[in-house]
Amino acid sequence: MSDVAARVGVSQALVSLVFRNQPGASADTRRRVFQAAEELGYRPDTAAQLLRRTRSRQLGVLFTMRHPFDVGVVEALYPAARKHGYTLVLNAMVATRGERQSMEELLGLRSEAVITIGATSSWEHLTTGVGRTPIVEINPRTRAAGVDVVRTAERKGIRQAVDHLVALGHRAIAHIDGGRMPGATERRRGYRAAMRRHGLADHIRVHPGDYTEESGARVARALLARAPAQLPTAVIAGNDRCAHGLLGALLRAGLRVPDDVSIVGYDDSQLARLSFIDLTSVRQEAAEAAELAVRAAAERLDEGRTADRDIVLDPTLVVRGSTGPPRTPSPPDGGLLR
Amino acid sequence: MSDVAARVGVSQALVSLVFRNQPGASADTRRRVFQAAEELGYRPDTAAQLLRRTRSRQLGVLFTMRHPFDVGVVEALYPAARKHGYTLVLNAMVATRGERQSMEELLGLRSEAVITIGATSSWEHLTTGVGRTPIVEINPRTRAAGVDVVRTAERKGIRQAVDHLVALGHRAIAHIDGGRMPGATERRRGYRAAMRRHGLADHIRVHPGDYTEESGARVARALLARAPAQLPTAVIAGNDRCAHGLLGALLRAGLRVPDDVSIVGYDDSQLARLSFIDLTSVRQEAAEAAELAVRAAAERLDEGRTADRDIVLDPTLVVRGSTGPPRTPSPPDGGLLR
DNA sequence: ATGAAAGCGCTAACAG
DNA sequence: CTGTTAGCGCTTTCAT
Repeated sequence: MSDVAARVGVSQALVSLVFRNQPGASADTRRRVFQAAEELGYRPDTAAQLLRRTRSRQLGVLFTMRHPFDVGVVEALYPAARKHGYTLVLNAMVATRGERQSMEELLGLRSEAVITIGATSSWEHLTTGVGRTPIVEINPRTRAAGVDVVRTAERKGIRQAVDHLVALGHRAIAHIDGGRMPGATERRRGYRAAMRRHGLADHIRVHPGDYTEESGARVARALLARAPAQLPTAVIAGNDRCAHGLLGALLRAGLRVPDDVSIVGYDDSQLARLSFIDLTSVRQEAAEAAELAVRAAAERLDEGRTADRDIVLDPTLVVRGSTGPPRTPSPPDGGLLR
Repeated sequence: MSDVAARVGVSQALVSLVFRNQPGASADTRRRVFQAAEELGYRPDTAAQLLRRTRSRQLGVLFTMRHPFDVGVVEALYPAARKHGYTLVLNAMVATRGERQSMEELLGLRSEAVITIGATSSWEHLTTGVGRTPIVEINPRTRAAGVDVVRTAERKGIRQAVDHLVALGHRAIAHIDGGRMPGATERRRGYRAAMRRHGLADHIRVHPGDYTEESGARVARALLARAPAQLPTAVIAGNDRCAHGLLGALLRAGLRVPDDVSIVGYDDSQLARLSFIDLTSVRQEAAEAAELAVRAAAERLDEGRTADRDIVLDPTLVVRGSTGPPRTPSPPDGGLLR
């Protein structure tokens, strides 16, 4: 940068102003600075900026690349951060490193706040007391104090799925849960509650799963081993990947979807939208979650908020081709009167 | 850090030594430094280290999260970098930002070299002349001068697929290509060459695609519109995602795989391994590619290599359940003699 | 084995 | 509008 200043014949400070788009430099100087920078191939040094600036205006992001929803969030985070005047530092959680270490790296790089996506750990010591690093968790596996949370109203999402299936005439509606994965407990509870609400408590069936395709396929095989009359007429999977496995295994076995079994997923991922999968699914807006997470961080950093926020997003059911009326519809509630 | 030094009653320089595991501090001092750091909650400041160190020992990584292979590479890059004494800085390529800008950010953070995964751009100006930033491209879309490339022997991979299918008795083997995506041209050529080698030039059929599920599904629908006798008995898709789309659409239409059509994918991604997909696929080792890319960077940075390297990995065919003999096997080459 | 001092490339606060 | 000055937190070099 001093090279640029020398070339133009001005002070370093002025060049700095120009590069930060701050007022206080004449149009002509700006032009000449940019030109000199171009000629010299100058590029601002982030490390030095980071060191000297009072604020880094950097947000750390801790993410995994294994879940489709997460990918969407990361992508949406870039524009959201820019909008609030922040920059992103990514760090992947991979099995060989641990969330702890990833977090350390982000903090070492002066992240003013950290946004985690579907993380497991709790970060008490980071958030304790004043001046500690704010954490915003998107769809965390567990709830924690001292952090902001952005999550979906899982129960509401599942309820919509159940309502939709019941309206189609289904009664034997099963659920494959997500074990200890983010949101799974809520989804399971939502399923149970919604079933009871429709007077279908006797039809409640929860199959253990873990959000993977294989867990869906496993349940499919278990169901296929039963007598056809014992099959549920609809299944709500814990997420789209699980629904995908269920669907794939059922189709392979010669069943028709939705004729024999209706299937609902969760996430409305790209998978659900594929023409040959065409899955009815509960949609969580990745872009919205990203925007709200950045805003939550910005509130703490720029507006001095200190109270925890629990931000709950409303999901919506996207109806596609994997759900339809059951082949032998259960009589509607008034059926006995006929 | 000066706080730690003060607390222990030594100089800052000594604390620095301790944290870098450099020799020159007594065991007792080390212990006390670590303890004081712990008590004060001290964490080294990466920005300052970056600024002051002669070498950053950081490798930039430019990646996308949309292709399964890429995800595997990123994960494998962490241990590979550590092994060579480097640290990673990630930057996602997302539609809203452009590869250029991502690259700028990585360089601003003092990346000594940049590893790109499946990128489109060419980076001449970065690599021109001495002292410029080395670039290592993994599976680049286009070849460029001045950069190291790590790629798979695509033609060899496709050839193995064709050989496998021919050995099973297939003759009408079609290919769905990947348009302008990384490796697609080579795969297409490999298909043509292998078909000719088996005297099946007349059976060459290339369907345009783009590595997405939908392109596979589209081809499936086009094929289904034909008379059954006109169907190829086997299809080699450009990658696993495309194969997945093809498979899904064919199954939905009531065809059996591999009885009616055999399918081969490319990448051996997680998708291919799913029990209900069970796709024969050409495997590229993500871990190996990651390791070789880091090594290529290290060679330039630590050993002063200046000549370009073109590193070609041998793929292997993983045979699974999506390929089998054709229903009405073509007569083997000697068939006319019967 | 330890300390003193210089400075990485930049920004902030102030002065002109 | 422009220049001067003083560090940010660390590593490096040289001295002790």
